[in-house]
Amino acid sequence: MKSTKRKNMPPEERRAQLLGCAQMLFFSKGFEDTTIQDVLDMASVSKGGFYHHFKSKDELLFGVLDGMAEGVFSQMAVVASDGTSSALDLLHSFIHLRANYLREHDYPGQVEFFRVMNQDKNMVLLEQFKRRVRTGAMPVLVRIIQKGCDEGTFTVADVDTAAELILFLSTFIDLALLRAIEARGTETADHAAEKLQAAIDMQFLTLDRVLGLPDGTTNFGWPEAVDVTMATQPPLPPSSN
Amino acid sequence: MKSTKRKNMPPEERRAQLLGCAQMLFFSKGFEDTTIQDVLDMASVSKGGFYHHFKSKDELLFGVLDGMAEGVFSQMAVVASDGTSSALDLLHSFIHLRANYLREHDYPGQVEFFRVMNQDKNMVLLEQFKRRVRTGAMPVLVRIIQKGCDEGTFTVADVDTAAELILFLSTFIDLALLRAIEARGTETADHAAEKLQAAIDMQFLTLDRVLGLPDGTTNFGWPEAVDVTMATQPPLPPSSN
DNA sequence: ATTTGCAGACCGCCGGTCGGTTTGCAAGAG
DNA sequence: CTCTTGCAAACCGACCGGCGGTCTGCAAAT
Repeated sequence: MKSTKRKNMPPEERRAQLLGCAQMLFFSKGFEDTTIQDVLDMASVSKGGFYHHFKSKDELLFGVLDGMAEGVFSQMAVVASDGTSSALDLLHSFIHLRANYLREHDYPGQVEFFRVMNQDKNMVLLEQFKRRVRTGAMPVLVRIIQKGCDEGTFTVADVDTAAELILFLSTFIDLALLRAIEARGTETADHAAEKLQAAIDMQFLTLDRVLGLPDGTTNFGWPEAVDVTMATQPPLPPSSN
Repeated sequence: MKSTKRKNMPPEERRAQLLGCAQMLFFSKGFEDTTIQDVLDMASVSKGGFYHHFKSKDELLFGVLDGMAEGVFSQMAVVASDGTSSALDLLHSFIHLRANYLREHDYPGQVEFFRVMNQDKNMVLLEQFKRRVRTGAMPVLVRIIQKGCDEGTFTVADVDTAAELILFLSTFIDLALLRAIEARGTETADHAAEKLQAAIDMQFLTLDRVLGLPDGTTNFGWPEAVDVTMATQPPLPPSSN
C-alpha cells in the first residue's frame, strides 16, 4: 500500500487547494495542455474527488479567473468609494492601480507572470481575464469621468464610450511590453526599451487628448518603469557554469 | 459496398475543398468543437486522405486563416503602391478598405460572419486573424504616416508606435458593433445603435487627435453605416409562420 | 513499375461518469 | 460519559466515448 491513504478535507479547503494547483499548472503549461490528471497528481486527489467539487474543467478555469480578478476588484472598490478627491486624482489612482500593485508585490515575478499569460497557449485565459477586469472596471471609470465632466475638467462626447475607449487603450502597451520583456538580454533590448517608452508616452498622450486635457496632464509616470522591467532576469541567464 | 468509391483529385483542389469545409465548420461550430471527422464527413474524405494534405488540425486552422487574410492583403497592396495621393487620402483609403469591402460584398452575410467570429468559441480564430491583419497592415500604415509627417500634415512622436496605436484602435468599435448586432430587433436596439454611432465618432476623433489633426478631419463617414447594420435581419425573424 | 492519393483500422490520451468505499459526526442507547 | 448506529458528505478509481493523429496497405494515375 503506497500513499493510497486518503485525506478528507473540508470542501472550501479542497477547492482552494485544487484552484491553487490549477492556477500554477495553467500558467506553466497553459489551459489546454493542462490535464485534469495533472491537477489530480499535484493535489493528490482522485478523479472522483475532483468532480465532487467541480463539475467540469471549464468551471475550474472560471474559478481560477475569479480568484485573479478578486484582487483587482478589491482595490478598485477603494477608488470607487473615494468621494473627496478630484476627478483627475481619482483617474490617477485608477490608472495606477496596476502599477502600484506591481511595485508592491515582487516585480520580477509579475513580469514572468505577464510573460506567461501572453503566450499563445494562454490566450483564452488572458482574454477572459481581460474581459472580467473590463467589466468590473467600467462602472468605476464611468463615475470618474462623469465627475470630471461635471467639474468641467474633462470634455467628452459620451461618457460611457469614453470609459470604454480608455479601458480599451489601457492594454495598448502590452504589445510593446511583451516585446521588451522577450528582448531582455538580446541585442535588440535597447530598441525594444525605446519603443516601450514610446508606447507608454503615446498611451498617456492619447488619454489626455481623449479627455480633452492639455498634453502631458495625465503623464503620472513611474519614470523608471522601463529600466526596472528590462533589468528583470530572463528565465535562463547565461551564468549556468 | 456503399459510396466506398474513391474520388481522386489534384492536391490543390482537395486542399481547397478541405479548407472550404473547414472554414464553414469553424465558423458555425467553432474551432475547438469542430472535429476532424466533421470535416471528413462534409468533404467525403477519409482520415488518411486528410492527413495526406495536412499534417495537423492546427495547420488546417492556419490554412483557413491565410485564406481569409489573403483578401485583405491584396487590397492593402493597392493602397501601398499608390505614390501620388496625399497622406490624408491614403489614410482615407486605408481606413475604408474594410468598409468598402463590406459594402461591395453582401453586407448581411458579412454581419453574420462578424457575429459568428466574435463568439467565445471562436476567440482563438479571431485573435489569430487579427494578429495576421495587424502584422500585414503595419508596414503599409507606417509608410502612410511617415509620408504624412514628411508632408507636415501629421504630427506624431514615433511613427511606428503611432501606427501600432491606430491599428490597435481600429478594432475599438467591434465591441459596440457586436452589441448593436446582438440587439437587433430587441427593445434595446435604439440604445445600442446610438452607442455604436458614439463609438464610431469617438474612434475617428481619437484618430484625429493621435495624428495631431484638427477635430473632424478623418471623419470620412459612411453615415448610413449604423442604420444599414441595424436593418440587417437577425438569424430568426418572427415570420416563420 | 513506381509514385501519388486515399482508405480505414488502430493507438494513446483526455474529459467526464458511475457504482462503490471511507470518513466524520451527530443522535440515541447503555 | 462512552459506545454503537446511521447517514450524508467526501472520495476513489475503473471505465467510457470520442478525440487527434499514425500506420499499413491498396488503388488510381502516369
